[in-house]
Amino acid sequence: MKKITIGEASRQSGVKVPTIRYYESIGLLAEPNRSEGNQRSYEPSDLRRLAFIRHARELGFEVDAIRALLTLQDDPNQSCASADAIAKARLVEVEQRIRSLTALKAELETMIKGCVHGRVDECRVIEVLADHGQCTHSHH
Amino acid sequence: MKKITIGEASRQSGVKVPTIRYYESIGLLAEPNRSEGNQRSYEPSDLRRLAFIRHARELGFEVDAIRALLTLQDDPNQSCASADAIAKARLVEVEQRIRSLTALKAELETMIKGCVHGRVDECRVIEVLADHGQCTHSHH
DNA sequence: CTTGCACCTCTAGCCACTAGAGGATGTAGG
DNA sequence: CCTACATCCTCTAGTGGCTAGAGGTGCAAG
Repeated sequence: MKKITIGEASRQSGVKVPTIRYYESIGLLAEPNRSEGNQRSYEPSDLRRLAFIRHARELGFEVDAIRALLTLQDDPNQSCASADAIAKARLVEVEQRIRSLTALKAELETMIKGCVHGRVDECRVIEVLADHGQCTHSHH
Repeated sequence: MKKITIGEASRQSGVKVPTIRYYESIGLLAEPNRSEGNQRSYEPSDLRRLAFIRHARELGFEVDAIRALLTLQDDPNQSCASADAIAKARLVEVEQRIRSLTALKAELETMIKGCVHGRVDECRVIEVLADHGQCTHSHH
């Protein structure tokens, strides 16, 4: 029965200590037992949950989506259709984001290519920013 | 001498009214003259500045970067090397973001493809989220 | 002259944390 | 046993870039 402190949990899960406390405060993570001196003491299951949360956050899921996914995970008899829907919605967001960033990249490249390091009043960067009409792509 | 109200400025620039007031409060936009009844009255140059800010925000520049760009714009004799540097830094960010989103997209697609709408305890989505080791791409 | 919209200021809220103050606890060495 | 020091505790406030709402004033049309 080794006790897992919050620092240890942080090291093992890759979630920062204040962030773990934050997740507890918003109810993503259950309140753990406390030591005699009032210090949090975690179980291995908490570490798995933290790893799950961290991974989902890295994949860009919002806290509310993660909350839904965790609820599903807690009841393995449920159909996973909701999990599937959440992931699909996220995929759509990501695809949209990639499209607009790609257009943006082209825009920035045009801007930078046009810049010949002259004075500001003939700077392509400033000029393009000042006038959306000069954009070659219509996206944003 | 037609007076440009904040609502008119908003319509013409595409920046929302409270956002215009916000930009004034953080010093991105100069305090405009006021009418007798204490209402803001803008000049055409303010509209251009607002359009510039809006466009830059759409291109994902942070307010601090925009502040720097605006300072440059205000002094057209300066070299535009700084503007160029700001745009290049932004380009690097955007490229990085596209790379990681693309990897993420692949991850989500794998997750979703594996999901056969069974019960949660055999759900690929939940499973992959619970175990980073199952990720096929190393990025996040 | 009244209706109703647009304007004003101010405060608080959003998300997901992060930073810092000020104090208690736990542990390793002497 | 004492001390030093890391780690822990709670609490409040701050981040960025707005957005929402309360409670009040200005202004133009009918």
